[in-house]
Amino acid sequence: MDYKDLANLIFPDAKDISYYEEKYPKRDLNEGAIVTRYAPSPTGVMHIGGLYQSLIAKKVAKQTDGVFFLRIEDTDQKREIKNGVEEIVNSLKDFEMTPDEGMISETEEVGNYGPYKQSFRKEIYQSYAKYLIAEGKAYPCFCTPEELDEIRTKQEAAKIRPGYYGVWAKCRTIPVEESIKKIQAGEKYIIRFKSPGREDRKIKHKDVIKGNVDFPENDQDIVIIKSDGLPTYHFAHVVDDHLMGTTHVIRGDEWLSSIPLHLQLFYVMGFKAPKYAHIAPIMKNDNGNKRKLSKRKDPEAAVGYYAEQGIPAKAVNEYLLNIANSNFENWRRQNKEASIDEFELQLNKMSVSGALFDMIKLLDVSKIVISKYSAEEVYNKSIKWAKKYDKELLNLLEDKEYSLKVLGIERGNKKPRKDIAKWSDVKENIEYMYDKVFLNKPQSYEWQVINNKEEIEKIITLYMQKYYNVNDDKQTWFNKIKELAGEMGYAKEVKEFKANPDAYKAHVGDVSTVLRIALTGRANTPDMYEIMQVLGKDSIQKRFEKVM
RNA sequence: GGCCCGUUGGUCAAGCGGUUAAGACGCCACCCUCUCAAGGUGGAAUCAUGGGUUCGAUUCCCGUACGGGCUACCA
Repeated sequence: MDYKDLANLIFPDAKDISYYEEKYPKRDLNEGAIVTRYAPSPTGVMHIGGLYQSLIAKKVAKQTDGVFFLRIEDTDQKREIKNGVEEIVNSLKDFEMTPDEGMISETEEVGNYGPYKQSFRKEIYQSYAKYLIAEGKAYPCFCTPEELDEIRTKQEAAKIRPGYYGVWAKCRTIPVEESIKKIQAGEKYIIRFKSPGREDRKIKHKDVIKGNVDFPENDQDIVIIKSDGLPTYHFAHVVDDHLMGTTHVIRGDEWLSSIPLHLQLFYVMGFKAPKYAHIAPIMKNDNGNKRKLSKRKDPEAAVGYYAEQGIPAKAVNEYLLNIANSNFENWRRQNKEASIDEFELQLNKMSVSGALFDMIKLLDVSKIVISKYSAEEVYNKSIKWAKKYDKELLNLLEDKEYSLKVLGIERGNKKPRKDIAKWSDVKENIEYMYDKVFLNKPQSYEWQVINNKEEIEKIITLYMQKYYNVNDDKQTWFNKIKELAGEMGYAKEVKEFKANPDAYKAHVGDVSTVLRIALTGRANTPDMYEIMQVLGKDSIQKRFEKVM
């Protein structure tokens, strides 16, 4: 009786690993092409950190004509949620991070290296586990959870390193014959890796992001196949990334300390280890303490939050890229119209420690992104957002032709307006331009420098009778306001007024502010000439009448 | 507790033995033939801390403090 008999007893039907090695050949890619993956567990809503990882992984792959795939790590069925895969797939799609291979819906997938859902790869893992057992590099462990607890308690009491290793690894030394008997007698067991490591030896490793790191060798006989027959993360990672040809494992830095284990696993299995890039998490300032963005406590941790707020996916991507490589900002300034695909992301330029999430900065990025959209794009995206989140806005935008004019104010020129940071800002920004809203609501005009009722009426009346003409161009229009100001005893130039304030009642700016407030109910608006062009004579008249 | 990793303005950060220690967001001021949003100019604000090494440390080494991660039949 030897290891082979044991392996056959445990996994009688498992195929030889050569079957899979042939089924999943080396990828035919150019030299230097990078293969990356995003490998989440379907345990909840998609997290901004996951988006961040995907963005980086996809970018790095695309830059080298490589492959980016999505693998679902559903080996912990207790934590799984319904439609977990759908959530991930849709979120990636929303942010234009659709993978080249992998799951494309709850049940469908594309690509030649699947299945891309780990629960469907059970027999693959078992084949490799069988291979390890046959080689004497893995073994069945009959310890119960209670026994394991007991071991841990003893270790803690003795203040020694906890875990299943050395003399504590009781089942490691059970003779094959005895293991076979126990199994035949129906004893429950799981499969453990027989670690060849020694804790008193160090390994050196170079992480693409973190740089050189030293660790003690792994000496833990970790579980590779659980009692439900599914693999643990560590084993699945090694088998899958080997078979799927991953060249660069890009993942959260909570995995950094698993490096000794993973490298050892690759080595013992005879696989070439991938390069690793451990990404620092996105943090949040919580009363002076830095902590990871948390799905439970922080709404902005869920990617759905950005959709709700109406922050364009493109803006989120650019912000994330900013965190990833700070030189992105400079690049963006020099390449204002370029697609982010043209930016070359460098993993080794990524920060080693986690950045605090900065909503203010995100919104700044977002308003620049939105300022580059055409009126048509703003209209379409606003409508799409409004359909889901704001019926009032949807109603406002009903008249497309008019709305395009409104949204087109100071847009499309060299210095486009930057006052919309998210679609939820749109309503507040344009509401007053619609007669159905403006004329039907009582307005609380907050007059500024000129606030005498008779004076205001005089300005408006005189302007309408003597000066206003729809056909004026901008220069003529403004010259007339100056004349109006002059006629009524106001300075025609602001500078003039500042130089000699006692000679005038106020200045042309104050006069135009009266008109602005009368027309819009606001002291601050975009260019008044453009506003009046969009409103048209009829609306202007009605608005002035409303004031009177 | 043990093992790792980290610490440059309020935030993101460049820097890689000698610098006036970039830039961006935010903030403040001023400018910009009508107010805002912008744009322009300028400003306040940073190398956690103590020891070394060195002619010279933000940069290299050690300690301390603080922060983060791991320490599961979870990923």
